[in-house]
Amino acid sequence: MKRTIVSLDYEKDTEELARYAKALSHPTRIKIIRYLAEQSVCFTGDLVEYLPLAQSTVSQHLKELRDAGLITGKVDPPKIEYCINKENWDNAGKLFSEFFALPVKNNKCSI
Amino acid sequence: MKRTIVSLDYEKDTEELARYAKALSHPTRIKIIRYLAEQSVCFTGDLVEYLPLAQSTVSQHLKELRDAGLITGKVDPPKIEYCINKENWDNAGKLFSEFFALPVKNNKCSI
DNA sequence: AATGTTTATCGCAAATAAACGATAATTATT
DNA sequence: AATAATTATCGTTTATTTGCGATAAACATT
Repeated sequence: MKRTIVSLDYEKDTEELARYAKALSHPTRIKIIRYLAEQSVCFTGDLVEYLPLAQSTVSQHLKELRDAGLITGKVDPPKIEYCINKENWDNAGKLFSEFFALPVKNNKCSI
Repeated sequence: MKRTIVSLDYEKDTEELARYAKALSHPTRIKIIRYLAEQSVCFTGDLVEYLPLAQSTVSQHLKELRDAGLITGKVDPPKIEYCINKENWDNAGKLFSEFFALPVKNNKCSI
C-alpha cells in the first residue's frame, strides 16, 4: 500500500489495544480462545479436530494468538500443549474494559 | 485465497465479537473512538486535522467504524457530524467483558 | 538407523486492508 | 447559474491476511 513516509506513532496503550483486537478479529481465533478456556489445556491436534480447517491453517491462527501474547505453548514432544497466557489475558481484559469504560454521551449526533 | 468450499459458520456471538474486534484492530480507529468520546461530537474535518493522514484515508477508517456500527454520522451539509453509537458501543462492551470474564485457570500449560 | 507421530514453517494463490490522489456529490452562498 | 466548502467514493498501488498442500523439524519407539 502507499504508506505514509513518516511512520506514525501512537500511544503505547493504543498500539497494544489494537494488537489485541487484531488477534481477536477472526472468528476462528475467538473459537480457539473459548475452546482453550473450556479445556484449560489442549494440543494443536485437538483444535485441528475441533475446527473444520487444515492443520497448517490452525497452526497459523495459533501463531497469531501466540505472537499477540494471548496464548502460550509448552513442548511435550512431539505435541505442543497450548493454554491461555493468564497474565497477558488479564492485561488485555483490563485494556478493553478501560476502553469501553470511556465516558460516552448518549447522543445520536445531537438528533 | 484458496477458501474452504463450505462456508464456515460460527456462533452469532463469535461473529459479532470478531467484527467489533476487527473494527478496533487499527490504532488509528482506536484514536478516532477516543477522540469522539472526548469531543462527544465532531466533523470529519476535525479528525483530518487531528490525524496525520489524508482526508480520504480518514474517511475510510470512519466507514469501517460506521459499518461495524460503532459510530453514527448525521448530515449537516456540507459537513457530517460523527458520534459514538451508544447502543452498539454498550453492546460491544458487554460482549468483550463477557468474553474476558471467561474462567481461565492460572496455568502456564502445567509448567 | 529407520519409522511414525505431531506440529511448525514454507511457498503459493486469492482476498482483503490501507494508503493516496482525483473525482463526484451535496448543499449554502453568492 | 456558478462557486465554495466539505466529505464520500473511485481507482490504483502495495502490504497483509487467510487458506491450502507439501515439507521440515523434533523426538519416541521400534
